[in-house]
Amino acid sequence: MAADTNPAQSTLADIRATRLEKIDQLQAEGMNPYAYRWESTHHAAELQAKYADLAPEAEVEDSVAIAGRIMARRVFGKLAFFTLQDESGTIQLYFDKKRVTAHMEDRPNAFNLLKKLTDVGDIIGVTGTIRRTQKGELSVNVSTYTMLTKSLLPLPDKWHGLTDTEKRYRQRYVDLIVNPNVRETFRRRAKITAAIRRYLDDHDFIEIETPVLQSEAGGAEARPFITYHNTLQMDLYLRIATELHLKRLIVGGFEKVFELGRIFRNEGVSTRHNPEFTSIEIYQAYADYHDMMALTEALVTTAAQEVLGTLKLQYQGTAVDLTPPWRRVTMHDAVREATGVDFTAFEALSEAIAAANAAGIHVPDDCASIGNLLNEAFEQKVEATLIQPTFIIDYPLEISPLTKPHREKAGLVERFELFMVGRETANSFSELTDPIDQRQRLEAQSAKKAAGDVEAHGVDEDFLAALEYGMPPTGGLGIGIDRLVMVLTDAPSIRDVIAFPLLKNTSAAIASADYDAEKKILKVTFNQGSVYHYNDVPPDLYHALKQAPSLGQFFNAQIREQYGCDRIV
RNA sequence: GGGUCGCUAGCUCAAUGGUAGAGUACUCGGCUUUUAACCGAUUUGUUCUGGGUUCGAGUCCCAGGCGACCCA
Repeated sequence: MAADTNPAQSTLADIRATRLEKIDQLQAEGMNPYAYRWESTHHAAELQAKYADLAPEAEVEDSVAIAGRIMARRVFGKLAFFTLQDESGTIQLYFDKKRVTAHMEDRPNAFNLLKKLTDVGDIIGVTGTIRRTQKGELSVNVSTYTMLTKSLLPLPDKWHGLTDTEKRYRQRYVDLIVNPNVRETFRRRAKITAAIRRYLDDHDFIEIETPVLQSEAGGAEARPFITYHNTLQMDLYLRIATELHLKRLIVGGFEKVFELGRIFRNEGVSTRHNPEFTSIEIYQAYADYHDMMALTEALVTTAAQEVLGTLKLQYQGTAVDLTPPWRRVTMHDAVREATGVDFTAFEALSEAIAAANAAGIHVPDDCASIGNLLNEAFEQKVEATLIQPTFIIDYPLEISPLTKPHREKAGLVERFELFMVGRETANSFSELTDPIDQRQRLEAQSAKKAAGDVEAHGVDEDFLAALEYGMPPTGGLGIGIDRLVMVLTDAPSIRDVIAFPLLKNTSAAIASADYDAEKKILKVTFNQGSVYHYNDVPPDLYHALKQAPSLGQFFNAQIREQYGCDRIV
């Protein structure tokens, strides 16, 4: 069907069909709608900077080549203006029919093809010279153009863009095309991690990659993802921390190691949590947690200077000053300041609970110790108030199983956490190096696991063996990269700094359900093609399913969770 | 897990329980200085899904899905 006999079109399917038709026409003209290569001389932002002082209607004969996506078209009879966007920014393309025709000699209808066969969203390359138009817009005065990639799907509204959060996350590529600030966020994220790595490299730290798949999850209290290795026939856990392996490297003789990488925790999703997130853990032999405080200040300020050029920033309307040194407060003092309760004064847990209740602190039913209650009080009454960067130091031993006892304060450990904008952003200790003490603490954890705590883990015997060979005194530091990036990019949600955040699948609709009465197997075929067998489903339930007004809802409510299943296809 | 809000054309959004609309995009026509180009014309729907109430449901009720925010 030729374009001029097409009926009026506007549904998505029609738009796509029209563009497929344009692909045929491009090919008929000998133009490849999916080109192989293009060589540019500049990016848009470079040209904007280089010719910033060019006067309106002035033209220079410098020839340039540039490529990008067509974001807007303003087409006249013998003249056309396109807005071209590349990674760096945008520049206007000025197409004059006479000029294009003169330069593309082998294609006398080049200008008409441009008008007919290009759309907003297409990726093209052009050559030409630089001029500023009468209206003052810096432009490439195009000599030749080349279709590089034909786009089939329409972009969101040119003015309102894409605002639907769900679509922005599910189709981040569209978000990136139309929302330049989103591109900027991820550019900054890359600069932050690069700056951190550069700093560490400059200070003789080396990055060593440790296993993601582990036979025992450890190094933190968190619920792990479990997977299965078929040929080895073993359960494996996705790591919840890099701690225990990096410490093995310290035992092995490396003195400064780190790993910046992905951590997986089988937990909920919120503005501050994604089930996979990025941390950096750093270990330095012969150092303690005071050294780690200095390192934390150095890393965060280096990253901030890199992306912001300043240590004074705004986060969601609140001023934050990263100028070191940052405030250092013990957890006891912080809680005393906020609640008036001095948790160092108690001998018995019952006294502490009474005081906590009187101070309006919610006491959890399973509160096991004064230290736990102190931490509870901190989380409830202090954490959210710590807007400026603050080191909370000297934690209770019972919530810090990998940390060396405090050299002066009984019952406490040498640990700090960094808080900014009301959130935990880093965690650090003088690492526990005593293998006997470490064994006792891990066995206590293991007992909690046996008692049903899904966030506790078994004893990592190999890690203990490593400690028995002897680990030098060591300072360790972990920083939540996503949360740091949030602060430095003014992002309200962790999803704004993760390119492809985890979202729930829209559940697949059921295409059909069959029943094997003899084996009591319900065979369910879903629309996306997968087939599951649900075992031991009673016949009555199948009949009820068949008669239910909604197959899917009955299935979800009565069968999906209640019966075991095998995936067949 | 609980609460609040949202889901309507590709996108951004309207629509007292009474004919599903606008802008933009798309298609066609016009135009040599536009930049949210302009002018004219045509067209665009599983109103998230399934039930229910009703003469009649985008709207009311029930259940479910997905998302956002808050709380635990």
